Amino acid sequence: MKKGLTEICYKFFNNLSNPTRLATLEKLMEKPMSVNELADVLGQEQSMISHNLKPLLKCNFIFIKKQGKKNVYSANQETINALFKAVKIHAEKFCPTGGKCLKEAN
Amino acid sequence: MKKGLTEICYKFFNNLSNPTRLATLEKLMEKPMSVNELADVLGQEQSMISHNLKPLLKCNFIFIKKQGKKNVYSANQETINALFKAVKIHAEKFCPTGGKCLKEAN
DNA sequence: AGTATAAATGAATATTTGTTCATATGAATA
DNA sequence: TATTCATATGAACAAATATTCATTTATACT
Repeated sequence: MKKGLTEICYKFFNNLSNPTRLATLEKLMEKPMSVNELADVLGQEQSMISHNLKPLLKCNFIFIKKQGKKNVYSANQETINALFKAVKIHAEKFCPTGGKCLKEAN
Repeated sequence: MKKGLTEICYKFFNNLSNPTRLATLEKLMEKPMSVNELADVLGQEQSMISHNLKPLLKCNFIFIKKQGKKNVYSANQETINALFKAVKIHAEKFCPTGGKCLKEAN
């Protein structure tokens, strides 16, 4: 791994290391949505969603398409699928039965 | 994606969202090392390395093998390779020329 | 047993990150 | 162009996380 990749990895994982952003991605994997739709469906404030969409957009985890006064966001299916798949495989192989990754307090 | 996976994803990415831990993983991908070797090679304090190895170990991103008074840590090649590969592919496709993921301050 | 080496732990502090609220921008339509 | 809807922004505060330093535990070796 080169210096550049380390740095990319950090920004990458850092970006995904947030419950709101993950929940947002999850929803956008289902279908494209506007900011207010996301806020509604996630039960969060509009400004919070907006703040969190920004970094996702910046790293192209999501895309934006302006439709009238709405901004419709959609997920980068390719990347997000690959990631979730990698996590799932790890969880299955290395965290059997909810394993120590999740059980017991830190 | 189910509730469980969201939670796993969060712990997963959160764990990787740290420069020290990423640098540690990078080194361990090359070869297994003890805590002090890592501290040396990364130019960090022993206690800091130790603190950061803990969460990596907990999620099985690394493994431990006691050898005399040394604790030798090794990387979970399978998981880490899959991850780095996913990041690399994303970077190549979606962050051309260091793209907006890395350029300009946040 | 005593000493040296290796690593882990805990608590204090420093730093980063998230969250909220108020406000600004921008785009459509009357 | 005034109004409304949709979103973005900024700044203040709150919470989570990282880092350091001092200390403890554990293991081997004399």
